[in-house]
Amino acid sequence: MNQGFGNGRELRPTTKVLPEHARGHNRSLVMQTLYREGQLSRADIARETGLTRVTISDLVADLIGENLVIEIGQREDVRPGKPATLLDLNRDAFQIIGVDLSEYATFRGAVLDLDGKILGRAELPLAGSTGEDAQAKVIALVETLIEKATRPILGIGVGSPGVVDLAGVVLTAPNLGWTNRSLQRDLAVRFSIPVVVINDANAAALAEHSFGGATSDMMLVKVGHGVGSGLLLAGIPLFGSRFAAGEIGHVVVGTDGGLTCVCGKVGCLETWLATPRLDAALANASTSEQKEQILWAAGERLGIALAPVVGALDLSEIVLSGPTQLLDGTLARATIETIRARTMPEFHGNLVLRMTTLGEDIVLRGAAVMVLSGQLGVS
Amino acid sequence: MNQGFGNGRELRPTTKVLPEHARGHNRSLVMQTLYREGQLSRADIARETGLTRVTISDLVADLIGENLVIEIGQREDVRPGKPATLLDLNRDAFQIIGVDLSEYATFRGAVLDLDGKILGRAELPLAGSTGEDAQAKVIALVETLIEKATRPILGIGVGSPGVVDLAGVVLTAPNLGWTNRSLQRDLAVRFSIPVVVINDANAAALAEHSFGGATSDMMLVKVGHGVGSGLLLAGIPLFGSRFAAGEIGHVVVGTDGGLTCVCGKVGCLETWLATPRLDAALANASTSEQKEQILWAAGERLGIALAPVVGALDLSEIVLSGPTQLLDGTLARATIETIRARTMPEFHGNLVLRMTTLGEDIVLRGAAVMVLSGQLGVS
DNA sequence: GTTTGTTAGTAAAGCTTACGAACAAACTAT
DNA sequence: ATAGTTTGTTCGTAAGCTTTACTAACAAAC
Repeated sequence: MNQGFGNGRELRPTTKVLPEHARGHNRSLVMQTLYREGQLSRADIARETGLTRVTISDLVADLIGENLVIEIGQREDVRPGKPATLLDLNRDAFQIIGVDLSEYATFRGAVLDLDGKILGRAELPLAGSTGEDAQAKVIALVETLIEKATRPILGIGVGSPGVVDLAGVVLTAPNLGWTNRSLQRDLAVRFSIPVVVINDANAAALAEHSFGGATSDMMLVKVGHGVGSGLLLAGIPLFGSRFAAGEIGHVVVGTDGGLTCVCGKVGCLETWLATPRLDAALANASTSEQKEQILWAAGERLGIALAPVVGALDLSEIVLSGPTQLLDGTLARATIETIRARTMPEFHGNLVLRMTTLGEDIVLRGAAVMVLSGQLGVS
Repeated sequence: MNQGFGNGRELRPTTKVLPEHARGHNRSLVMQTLYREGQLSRADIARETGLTRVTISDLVADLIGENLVIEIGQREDVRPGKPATLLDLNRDAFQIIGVDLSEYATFRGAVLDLDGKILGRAELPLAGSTGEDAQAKVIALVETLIEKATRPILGIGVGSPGVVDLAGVVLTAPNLGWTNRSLQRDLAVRFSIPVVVINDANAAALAEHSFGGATSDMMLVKVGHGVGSGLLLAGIPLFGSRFAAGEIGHVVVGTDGGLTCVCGKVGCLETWLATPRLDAALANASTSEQKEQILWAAGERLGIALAPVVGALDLSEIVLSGPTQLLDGTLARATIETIRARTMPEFHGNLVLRMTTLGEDIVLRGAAVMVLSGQLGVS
């Protein structure tokens, strides 16, 4: 008699569920299955999902009617029985626009296909714009991208720095001078296309999960002009009580002082790790030994800050995103060694720490994942 | 076209959903509504849930048939229209057995009603038992409790120390000498009643949420012979990648050394905070000023460990459970002040830190919540 | 070439679930 | 008395999935 959907971990039913919702869920389940496994027959999908062949045929008929799924011929194997008609998502029928607002001086965007592959790019220098001006640049960038698209657009995904609520309102984004800016709604009105706006680090975490092979209990640490993070717990992005989950840049780390931060506190994680600080420190170092020490210290600080988080959340993976020449190497090594030294090996001995495999496109692609999951229930 | 149930935050549909599952969900929704708001008419429930009166009548008929809901007479107000027939959960029809295995020397249990009120108690000294012997004592305790029950038993909930998986297998519980012990299954077989086994700190977090008025993004820190914690994020308990979420006792805290822990590391949270250590330190202190210093230092360490967690998770509340005379006062004050000093006031300025209001029964009652939620979808 | 058995996909019928329309019962207000 | 309001039920309908039974299309064995 266990109730609730999803993974059964949610304790309280919150809203009614009608048969049509169940239908939508099963519909997404079909697309999800096709998205992940590629070419399958109706019978394959039935076996995979547990639904009957009849129901799958019915759902697939709907999806074919909407041009979301196509038949791609018969399976060519030697086997008794009627040959299977292979299906796939109509991966070439729609395109997605992804936008990354998290870089310090540039807005970047891309046109992606349903597999998250980047088909075209555009960027726009921010040139110090803030407030309404900055939003106008987002709109201009999207317009450029829409022109580059060669298929109908499934939706627009935007990864924004700062604190973003579930409705895509940017509550605060200091660098852009935004407060309570309803970017998602504004863009949706402007372009009449579904829009999703999400925090940049959360987008990155989703991208790493969907495209980078990350596990379901993962933290993505994004190092740049500031330091932020995105969390995926049991496969679900964490937003936090005030949508500020992942904001670890201004957590004080260690009990031995440090530099004064722009926020006024002493020894914030950013004072050790943010790229301007790190670059400055490295520029002042004369020997390569000193440079190594600086990188080690930075990684150690990150490890000190993350150890309690790893312990509390039982993470299985930490992924770093940011300048490879700074992060990948001594710094990453110091981080994982510090975490190992400060947590229980029984639980966290096989914690993995690695660089992202998605490079600079991580936020773009995460924004695309949000569109996919929002519009198709697929990711 | 957004898919998925629950809060819409899960991204991937994982299993099929049939109409009967939707029915079960709505059924739980009705019970949930009655559980929280008490006496309501069918029409009230319909308004509350968004389902129609017809559907509610149908669901309620089922629930009355199962003796889970009863009619308790007509509403006595002066109003136009046909008088409403009030309903309520049949709170007196079933009882729950809750068991707390987390105390160092004693297994405690209770018979509870559906509101979580304790109707009777029993306990059994552990007397150093481990392994199979310890499990035999759990069974003996449950037998005693079943005899005390005066109504059919809805289920048995057990809060166990250690690492417990989703199937109620105690993967490791050092104090009890348990590894991979399938306690939930064993008890279910022995008593032929639904059983739920869950980690003690997770149970405590659930209890605090259901009965203690805690918010939905909360950490419960349980201080006793060891130090553990339970996390509720967006109202969902966090289990972690290896079911070890919340295990913060052996996270090293600070960068200035400390005492050596039984685990071999130096400066684990437990070396500052576990009650044996604290009591010993306090016994060695001569002046009350020294004692205050010790308590302050302990609280400060807890704050140092929690600050990154608060930042990463954007928690709104931290609840302490354990010996009031140690925790409530200087220690708690030091903790919250330390967290405040080490995180961003914009986000965490209104973080609340408080003692539990549920006292020593917190685990028992949390175990009961698991039974309620598992059997009725209510909590 | 025929028979046997398997697999894919469809069609029809039936069950469950929720809904809307309509209504009776029971009450208040005028 | 009459009109209006609210509750809860009955009846018929639409949606969604299942079961059952079918056709189509093939391989293997004779």
